[in-house]
Amino acid sequence: MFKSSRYCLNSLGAHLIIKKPTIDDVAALSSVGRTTVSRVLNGGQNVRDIVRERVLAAVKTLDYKVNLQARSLASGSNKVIALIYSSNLESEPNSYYHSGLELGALRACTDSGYQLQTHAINQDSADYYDKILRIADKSRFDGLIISPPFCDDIKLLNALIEKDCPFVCISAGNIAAKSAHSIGIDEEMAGYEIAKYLLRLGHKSFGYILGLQGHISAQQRYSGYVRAIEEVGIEVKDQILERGNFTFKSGIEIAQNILTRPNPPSALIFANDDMAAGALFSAHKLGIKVPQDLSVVGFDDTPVSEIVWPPLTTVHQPLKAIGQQSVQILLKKMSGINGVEIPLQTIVPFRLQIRESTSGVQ
Amino acid sequence: MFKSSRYCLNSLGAHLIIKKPTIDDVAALSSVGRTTVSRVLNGGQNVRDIVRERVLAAVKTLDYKVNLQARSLASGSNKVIALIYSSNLESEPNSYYHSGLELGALRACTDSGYQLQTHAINQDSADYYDKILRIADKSRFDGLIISPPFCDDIKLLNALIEKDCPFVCISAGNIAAKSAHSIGIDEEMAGYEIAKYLLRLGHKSFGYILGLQGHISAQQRYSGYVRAIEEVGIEVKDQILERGNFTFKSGIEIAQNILTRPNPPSALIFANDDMAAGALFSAHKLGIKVPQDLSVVGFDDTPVSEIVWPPLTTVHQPLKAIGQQSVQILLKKMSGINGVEIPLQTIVPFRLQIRESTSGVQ
DNA sequence: TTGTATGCGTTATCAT
DNA sequence: ATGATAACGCATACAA
Repeated sequence: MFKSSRYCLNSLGAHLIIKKPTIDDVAALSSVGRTTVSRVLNGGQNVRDIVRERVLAAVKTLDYKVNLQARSLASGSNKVIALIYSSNLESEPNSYYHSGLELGALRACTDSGYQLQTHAINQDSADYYDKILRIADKSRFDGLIISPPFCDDIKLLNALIEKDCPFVCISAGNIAAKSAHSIGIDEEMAGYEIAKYLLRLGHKSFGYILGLQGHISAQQRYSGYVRAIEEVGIEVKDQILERGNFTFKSGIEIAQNILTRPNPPSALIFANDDMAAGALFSAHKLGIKVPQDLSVVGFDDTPVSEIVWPPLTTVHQPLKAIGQQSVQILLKKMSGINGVEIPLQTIVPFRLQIRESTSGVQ
Repeated sequence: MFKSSRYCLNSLGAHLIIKKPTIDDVAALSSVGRTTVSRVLNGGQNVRDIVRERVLAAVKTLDYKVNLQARSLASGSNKVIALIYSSNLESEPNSYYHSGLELGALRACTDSGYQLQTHAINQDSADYYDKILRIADKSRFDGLIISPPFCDDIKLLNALIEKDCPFVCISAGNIAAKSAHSIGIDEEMAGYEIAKYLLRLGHKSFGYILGLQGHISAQQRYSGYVRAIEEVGIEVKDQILERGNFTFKSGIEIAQNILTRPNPPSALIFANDDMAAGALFSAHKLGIKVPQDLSVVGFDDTPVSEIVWPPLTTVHQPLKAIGQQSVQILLKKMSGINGVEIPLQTIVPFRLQIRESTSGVQ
């Protein structure tokens, strides 16, 4: 850390030292033992009020601040939780998605006196597994929050478990959710609901655009969609199915491709908002009117869905709340001697957010 | 930190210990002194190759990882730099702006073996000054990167200087830039250029929408605009001037207000892309065609400007490069005994990014 | 209620 | 080239 010039008093009296004051300085100034100062600063039990006030006064006049490094070294706890999210450093994929999560987690951390540490990992890099484990080893934190697609890497999860590293998954897929604590919406149901909505509007031909492989939760949305259309007797194999990478750009390209085919579908369902925004873009380029000629829906309800024209119909996912609750679960998990009481899965409600990118088929 | 079960060898032979291996374990296993292990792990000077290999082998078999807490406690350096940015926790204002900065800074940190620590501070909160100073005191980092509007708080900057906390400002305003290291584009010139461009297209009536107060660099863009239009004899006082808060929503409201007045201007200039995107939204709602009936320009060239329809003409600011260079400057500043050689201001080039939201006036 | 002594894991100093 | 030993700043048994 940077050296801070500060005037300290040592036991011999006023003295100039170019250092931050330590707990011993406070102890000396308030004429108590080091332990008492520590007591006052932490729990605060078993200290006479007079003494406490003296210590607090010394803290104030010296402008003393605990050295967190030293504290964690001595106590074995750091008061920091880490959040791992995917990013490829070249683009800002899903920037708003992560912002929501991070903001929520940050708030919960602040409330509990924890720091939040974020790590962006390139999901395309072959060694992301090693990178994450290295972070778990080197960067000292008390608990870990893992978002897709890393939370679906069972091998990674098991390695973390073996290390006794407490973690919680955000939107873990059905496999990971069986063995790890996770929080998220009912993805399958969300996919089902949005398809149902489109069906109610009279749509019969669909294009479904998946996200990056490995994002199991996104895959489950697709399962829900399949269930819904099969329910009304529509053949899944007759519908268009493509895979994007969650970026706006991939949405543009895929939509362009689909919409220039002979008999394009009347509704396009995207695994996230960014790709759906890309479809809107392509529709504009091609002179296709949304929602008159084409209905488009996204997923997540990130700010993007309100920024585009027309505003996007999507599935609202309470990202901030998810981020917030994820640290609460983590904290509980870390403190709990008997981790039995915490449910493995926490399901938060989603909501169909109907805007102007969808309408009945002509 | 979480406790990691691990098998360690102590000097008496194979032994089961529920702890991470320490430097002493490595020393014991490789039959050298603790200091030698430290040497190998760090600089690596003055160690025989045979010994070095033995140590490295021990490190590998024990899966030893340095305890960063202990290292920084002993060395006084943490190898982490912090980035402070504004956020109000309720919305995701300028999310892409910060992502760009963060991604660039992260890359530079990674390259230099540093960690990046980010702190979101609510710029609306009255005590953000105290909050930042508290972060500087408690959270141990070696250097600080400050983005607007905090980098324009001279009082804050001075407090940091007094603490001997090395920092560098992103897009500092002209006042702060005089006394602190900063990096950014020539804001005044950028404002001048975009106004010039609009002028060349034949526009004669403008609406300029400022950002949040306190963002001096954004204010300088306005000065550039003023210079440009005065140059051709257009009266500034006849032009519309409003103030937004950088959010999409404020852009919607302000544009709605301006565009429903009797004689709306033919061109709208916004202090950032998000607000300009809001104007596009309002124009759609009002049935005003962009760019045929109205030209709209933004600032920054964040991904938002490509997502909206029509794509936004804006001023490209190399945010990632700025983030990257900011840590390089900081690192240089921290290492340099004689900080004389680093220029106080680093100006990076901007670029007019012409897209489809602007055209000649009818 | 308060203080003493020891340990946390590493780097730095100074011998050898 | 290598190794004792002393910090680093704090928490925590344990003693008083």
